[in-house]
Amino acid sequence: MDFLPNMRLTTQRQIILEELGKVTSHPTANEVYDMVRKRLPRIGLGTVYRNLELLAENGIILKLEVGGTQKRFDATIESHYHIRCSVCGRVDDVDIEVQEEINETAAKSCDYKILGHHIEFSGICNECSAKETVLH
Amino acid sequence: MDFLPNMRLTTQRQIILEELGKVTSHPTANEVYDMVRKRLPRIGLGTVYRNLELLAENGIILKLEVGGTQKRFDATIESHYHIRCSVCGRVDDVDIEVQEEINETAAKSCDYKILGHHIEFSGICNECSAKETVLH
DNA sequence: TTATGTGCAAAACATTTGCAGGAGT
DNA sequence: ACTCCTGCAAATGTTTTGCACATAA
Repeated sequence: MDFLPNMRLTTQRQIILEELGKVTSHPTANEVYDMVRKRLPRIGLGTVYRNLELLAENGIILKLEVGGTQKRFDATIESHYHIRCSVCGRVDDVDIEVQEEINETAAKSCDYKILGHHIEFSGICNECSAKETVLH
Repeated sequence: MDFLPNMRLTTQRQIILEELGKVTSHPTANEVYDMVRKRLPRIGLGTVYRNLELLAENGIILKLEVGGTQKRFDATIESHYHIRCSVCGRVDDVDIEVQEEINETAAKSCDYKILGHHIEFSGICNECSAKETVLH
């Protein structure tokens, strides 16, 4: 665990990182808070937000700006795509090849200096499909 | 302007739609509120939110779930991609060909019933690039 | 020792909602 | 008339922040 300068290795920071690493879901700040609180009952929600933000800024974790009302966090920083269930809001990875070339295509079509891209698929997850089938 | 059943053509709804159609930016609910308020000073912010939501549900406008803290709205409903400036947050269209085929590619890699996808590029817009150049 | 981090609570935002009165059809 | 819609204000949900104390380096 090599942290960057100006980032101390505190118990809170360490446990947030450990808990985030344990799950393959893409938890919201509040879900991380719930996970961490089982081990550190007195941790504050503000501390969780501050640390997730700081870890994301330093490229140690990924902050997902996907649809829905809450941001989500991911211990995997390698570039990959996501899918969000339109019914329950859960987010999963989509392991298809990253389309590096579309950055250049986009560069020709707009006046921005392109930094990157993200693809967000939308769909209905297995559980929600099953529930719908039962109901109708 | 053909509205769907159960949607009355109110002055508020009409003007929201007109103002949204005038701009090529992708305004937030609050920006729409400011635009509309010049013509309807007594309109409530809640009415703007309710109407944008309703118009989006009926496929008359597009609700953009892009990064950042606020949702944005777009009078153009044809499928297209967006780019967001990492510095100022503005959102512009990216007119490249829509990649229909990646939906099938994604379908093979995950257990969802795929409904669609959206690509969000990130970059630095012209104005912000210019400002950075001046500053350094 | 000292800058950085923490817990707590309040503040700041964005968005939604309840309700009584108003307006479209 | 009979719904649906509006303005207003209050409520909700998420994230940020101020501050006094604690702690890693």
